[in-house]
Amino acid sequence: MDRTSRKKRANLRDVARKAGVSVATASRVLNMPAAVSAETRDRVQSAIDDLRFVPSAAARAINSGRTRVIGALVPTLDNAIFARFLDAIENEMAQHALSVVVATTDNDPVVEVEKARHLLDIGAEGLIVSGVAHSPAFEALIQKTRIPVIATSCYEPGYGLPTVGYDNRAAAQMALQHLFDLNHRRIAVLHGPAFNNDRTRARLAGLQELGLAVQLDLYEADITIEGACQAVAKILESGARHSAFLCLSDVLAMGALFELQRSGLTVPDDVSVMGLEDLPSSSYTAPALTSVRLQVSEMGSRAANALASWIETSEPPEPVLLAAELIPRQSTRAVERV
Amino acid sequence: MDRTSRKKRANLRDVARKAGVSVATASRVLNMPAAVSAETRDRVQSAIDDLRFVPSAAARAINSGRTRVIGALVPTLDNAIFARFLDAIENEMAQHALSVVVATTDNDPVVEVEKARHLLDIGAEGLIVSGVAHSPAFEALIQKTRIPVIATSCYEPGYGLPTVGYDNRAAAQMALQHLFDLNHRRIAVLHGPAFNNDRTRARLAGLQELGLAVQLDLYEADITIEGACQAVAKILESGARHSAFLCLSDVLAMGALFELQRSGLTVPDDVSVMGLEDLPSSSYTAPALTSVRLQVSEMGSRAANALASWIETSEPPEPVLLAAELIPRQSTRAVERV
DNA sequence: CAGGCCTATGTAACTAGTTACATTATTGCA
DNA sequence: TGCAATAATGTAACTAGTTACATAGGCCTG
Repeated sequence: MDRTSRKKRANLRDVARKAGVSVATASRVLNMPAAVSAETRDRVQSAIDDLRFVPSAAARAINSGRTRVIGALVPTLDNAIFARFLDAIENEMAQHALSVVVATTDNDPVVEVEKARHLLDIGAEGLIVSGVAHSPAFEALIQKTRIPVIATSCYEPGYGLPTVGYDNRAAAQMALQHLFDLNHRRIAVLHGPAFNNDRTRARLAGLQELGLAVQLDLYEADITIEGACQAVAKILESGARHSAFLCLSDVLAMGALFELQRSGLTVPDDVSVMGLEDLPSSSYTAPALTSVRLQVSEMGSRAANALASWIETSEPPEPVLLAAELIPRQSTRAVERV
Repeated sequence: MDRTSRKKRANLRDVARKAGVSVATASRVLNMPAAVSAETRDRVQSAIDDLRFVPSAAARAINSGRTRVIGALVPTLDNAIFARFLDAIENEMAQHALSVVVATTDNDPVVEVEKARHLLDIGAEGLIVSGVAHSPAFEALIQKTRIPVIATSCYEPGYGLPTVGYDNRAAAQMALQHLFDLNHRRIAVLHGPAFNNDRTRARLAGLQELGLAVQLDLYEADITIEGACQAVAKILESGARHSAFLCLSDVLAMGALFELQRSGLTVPDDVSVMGLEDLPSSSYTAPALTSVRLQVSEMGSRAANALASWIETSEPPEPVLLAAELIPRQSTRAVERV
């Protein structure tokens, strides 16, 4: 049993020995090749190739004190919005030579702490999380470790962590105002689980705070097309009649669109459907979905940028407010004033 | 400037000094607390708390030789199929106490090698990739480093890497056969970019190999709802008429559904639409989408499992073939035999 | 009361790199 | 020709943990 087969992986000392140089010289070939003579460099390089040497990131990390890894805690990936968000984060972080470890929390604060703890264990230099409602254990963890954390999907300048996101209240109000302006006075509000989700709660609060003379019937559904379909089916079954469905997420709106059409209703002639988020696919549904655009990819890049800069400079970044914009399309229309 | 503020982070030696014990004892408190007396343990624990000590994962990795990190190279996250796939991988890997670093390749083999190299640099113990078509540089990289790599989304027992996936040829054939059985003889085949994508090519090859007496018109589109809408709009504009659209991805089918409906056609009365993949939302579209079910989440867990076992046992796992199943729904119907 | 054994702890050598400093050899210029 | 500057390389001490082995003390038993 020779040494190559006994050891899993060659290290710098093996390389140095094989090349007949010191570890320092071998290290220089990797990090400052100009400081090594061409002849020696070639010899070391051959040894590296022969031994299939790949430097250990752990050993490097131990020296630099940096892992160049950040963690992204998202509720789920099974929703286009978070997938796009993560996609943007990954792309932006690659620019900063940082790797992204994903962890899904399923909107469970207990899972969130566990995964956060794990991310810190593996040396994450910073975290990106959703929302500002977290378990005390989570708050304690980031307090204790002083790790940079960016809270996303909302804008709360007063919050302990820098936020990168939009004003959920205002976005929801923008949507409701649009339906109000179209004379809708009895509206079914389809929203995701409000428990453990401050973004949803903020959107709902925004609707109430607007104080319009409208009847709002709230219905909770899983934020999936399936969830929306089931909820809408139940609403229709119950006999409750609304001139419009305000869905606090585009995924819900898409499901609503499907279910309403399946039940024989025409959108927007019989009922208007309004989304919130504006996914790229929303402009292509039949009919195209009226929505309020939230800049999710932008949010991902900005959050990634903010976190990267916090890590580099040790200065917490300023909160970022992303604009929401009404995108009127064909799924909403005015009804006769009563 | 006292030492606490000078040093970013306390290490085990700081803890040991503060607690008045040796590093070994401090280390034991972390790893085998039973071996330390209650009194000493408390003293060390206090020091840990006071100094906000968090053990360095890098230092641990250097000792164990394990980073417990694996890399997932996916073409994109901006598609429900890969997001679900990654979700399953992340969940399964968490069971094995492994972290998942995501990297998106955008279907670009050059980006793929770069990201793969980066994943190896950061110490990934294994990779999960899509498909079996990779750049020579990528092949060389995994050859050279001998890192465990699982290829997914296809089943190729003869391939150099273990594959976990389905038979793309057969799946496509199953879809085509269904349309053939419904007497469709002129079919528009909507597929994603075939360049650099062996899964798409396998599906297309499968259609040809079936050798049915059907006219197949191939159209390439971006695998997004938008891409499908644009492609279908162009097809309709061109005047070409088909009794069915065979979409080699459910996302494309959904887009086709939207665009056909927007153009005034009724599915399935005027034209049948068939998908391939069967996303959860596909059973909720209006009309519900006929598709061939590929077990994407299952594929994620199986691939994760296979990789984890390869890493644990050093034995490459056997390839896994996942069954594809025809799911007939309302978007397809028979036409009169010509 | 000594020998054996267990418990609790310390010493120091590992893991795989980086890097400050020292040393040696070579070249350049006066 | 001699001295200084520069280039190339080596030595060894770091980074932050783990762990084999050594040791000290206490307790029990013959």
